[in-house]
Amino acid sequence: MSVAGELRVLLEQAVLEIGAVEARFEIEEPANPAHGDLASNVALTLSKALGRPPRQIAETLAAGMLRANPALVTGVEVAGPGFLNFRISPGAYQVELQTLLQEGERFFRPQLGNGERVQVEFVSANPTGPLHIGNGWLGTYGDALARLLSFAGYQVVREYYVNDTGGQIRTLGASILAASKGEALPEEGYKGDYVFTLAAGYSGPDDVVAAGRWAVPIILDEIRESLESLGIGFDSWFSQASIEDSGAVAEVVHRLEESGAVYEQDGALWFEATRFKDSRDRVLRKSNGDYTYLAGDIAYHYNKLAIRGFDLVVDVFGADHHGQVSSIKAAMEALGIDPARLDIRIGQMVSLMTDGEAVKFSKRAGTAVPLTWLVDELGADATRLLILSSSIDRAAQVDLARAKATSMDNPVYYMQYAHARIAALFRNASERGVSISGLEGADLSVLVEARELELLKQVLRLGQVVEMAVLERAPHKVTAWLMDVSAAFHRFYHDLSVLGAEANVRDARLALVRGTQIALQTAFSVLGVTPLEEM
RNA sequence: GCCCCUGUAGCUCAGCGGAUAGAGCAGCUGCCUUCUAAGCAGUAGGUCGUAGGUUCGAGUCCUACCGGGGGCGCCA
Repeated sequence: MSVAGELRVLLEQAVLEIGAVEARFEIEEPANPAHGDLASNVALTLSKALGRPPRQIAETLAAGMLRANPALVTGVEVAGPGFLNFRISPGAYQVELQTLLQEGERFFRPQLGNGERVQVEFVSANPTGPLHIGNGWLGTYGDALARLLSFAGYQVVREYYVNDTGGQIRTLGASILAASKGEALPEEGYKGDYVFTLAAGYSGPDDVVAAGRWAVPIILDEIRESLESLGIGFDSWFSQASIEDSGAVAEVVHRLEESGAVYEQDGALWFEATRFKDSRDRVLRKSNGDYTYLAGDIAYHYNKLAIRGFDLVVDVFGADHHGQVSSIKAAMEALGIDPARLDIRIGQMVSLMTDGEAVKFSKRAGTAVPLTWLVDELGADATRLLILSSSIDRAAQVDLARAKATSMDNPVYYMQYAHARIAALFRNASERGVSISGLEGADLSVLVEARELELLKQVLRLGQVVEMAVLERAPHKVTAWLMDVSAAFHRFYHDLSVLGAEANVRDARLALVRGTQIALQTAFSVLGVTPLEEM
């Protein structure tokens, strides 16, 4: 059990002893070291129920806590409005390090998934042109999220929904045909250079659908390649055409009809989505007999949740697809599927600055900055860490010139440098004939320096950070931890010699460094970043 | 007009309802005969958009307003 977990048990007992039945409280690591190793607000939350001032409750609790477990708690003080600040015995942290060294990466694994089957759908960009930076942004997010879920014990399937049918494919075909005949491209057509490249290779019939369908696999190959260059891979590429051809759309519409949530008007078939908290009703089948995109999307989600039966489906959409959310959720509810099983994450748009001027993404105008450009400039790992340092809720602003110019000063290298220094330490240890096997047996009780304990506590936090990152679907929290732990490591490395220390201290420090290495590698791994052995 | 996201240091961004709001970059000052100075230490820089409210306690929650982004098709 973690140090905070043990403390919680003690506190709960202490609370019972003073006659409070149920207490909800937090145990946290104070930002200010003067406030101890761990702190709790328990007295503040109990104040109202007990009708006593918080500081008085805190005093009573503190007295009990000191006697409870001297091996864990070495000091308690009441501070501020009634906080309990605890001094924790270094031994408690040393024991945890021992466990970490024995268990390895598993030490940090949150038991959340329990083998539940989760599908993460992301990117799913229309196969009508090369990916742009926005796709890479949410693609990296989705990929990291999939890795996190998998690490946390979920059985994860990553899927790309291929929109290989409908109007955009016709538009693509029309653009290719026009280009191949040397005609002006359609007003609403695709206009990038790739259209002309495709046109030069097209020798099929003079038919927009044929030309569009011909181009899809070619473009998909390119998409797959640029995703792979960023370390993003999929288990499944699910074709929209396949679901239409299978009759699944008609079937799911029929199910909605049976549920009574459907009506006809103006020759079209409508889904009464307002009954399920959507802002307006939605057309399922147009008056010309074609199904709408929404009908297909409902069938697709029905396929995921009911046919394939994933326990949980996570969709990663861009903000421009936000409008779909309430409709799909409404449809799932109408079909008797618990909407909580569908977790839709909306990533805000990424805007791009060049020379201080905003560049607008538009695939159709052919002005989009290709994803491959960014990856070529920065490299996959730096690109991923750049993306994974901020929340997707915020519309990120990337200055292309700056991202490139500061690449050598990038925070990325701060984290990588910590890992590289550790690798160098172990290389040097071997060269000097210092054994680095059996570190888990080292006597860790000599780890008492402030720098050592600071680093150790930071390392041990990873499990809780990963858990929060999974629950909040927020991989960037892991990146923030990487910055923190790297800082703690650099300070430790700067102030204390590892290989130059007395043998027993040296071995204990090597054990700490090994623990740090495992933690760093675990974090890099869930982010899909390759740690550097040297720089 | 309605819905979603957002406003924190010069810039890019962190910040589970807690104590003195942080990091990187940019600025200034120190530190390499010592395991990698892509590092460390110090310094400077803030009305957390504005105004109310809830709370023992609000950057964090609620309401209104202001600014920025996105969405409101028988397109996909």
